[in-house]
Amino acid sequence: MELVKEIIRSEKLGKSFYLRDPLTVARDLLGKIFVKKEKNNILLGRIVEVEAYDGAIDESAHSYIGKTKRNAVMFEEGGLLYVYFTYGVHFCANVVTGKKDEGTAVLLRAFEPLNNFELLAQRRFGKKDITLKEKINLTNGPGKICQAFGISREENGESLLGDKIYILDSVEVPENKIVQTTRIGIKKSTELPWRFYISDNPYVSRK
DNA sequence: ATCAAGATTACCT
DNA sequence: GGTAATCTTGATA
Repeated sequence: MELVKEIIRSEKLGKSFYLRDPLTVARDLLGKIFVKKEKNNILLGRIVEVEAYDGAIDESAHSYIGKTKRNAVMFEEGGLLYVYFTYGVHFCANVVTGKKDEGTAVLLRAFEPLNNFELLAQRRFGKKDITLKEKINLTNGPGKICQAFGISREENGESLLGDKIYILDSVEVPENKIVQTTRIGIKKSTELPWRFYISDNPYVSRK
């Protein structure tokens, strides 16, 4: 696993990365490596699709209604993971951005998985051996990411500057490979072009 | 106490 | 393309 060894040598993104506005953080998160350390495994995923949310002007952001028990983590200073439960079925993970009380975050929508494929497959489909089609289906959506990477309630509020979950720097994605469009699955503020993805990546949920 | 809606997914025609 | 699944939250009474 030369690739994995090389990746692990990269530097962890520091606090200043997350303190910026959500649009900038969203775009810059593309290509970075999401890391989740577990007891016996270290799971790696390249971030290939994200969406920015900003409670100040964005009616679809959870933080738009103000601070509540559910969205409180979104109002913390940038650099935390905000995890919420939705549709009675799925968890979704966000990176909190900006200063305290801004209520801004970036939804992680799709990863390209880089290792531990059998573990991811077990969690998603209950089996180790999967078809090529199922492989693409491992992490090509926000709920799928959380199921495959084992992210749920307990990870809500987790610091990305700690040892358990963090994001590694990586080579910059060239501007001509980045697509910016409107967001998916929302009913309000649908005109805002706050979704970003890597154009040629097969794990992008929808193009 | 009740209720509607939800930053989704899987499965159906 | 349509829709059921499934449950938590926030709003209203």
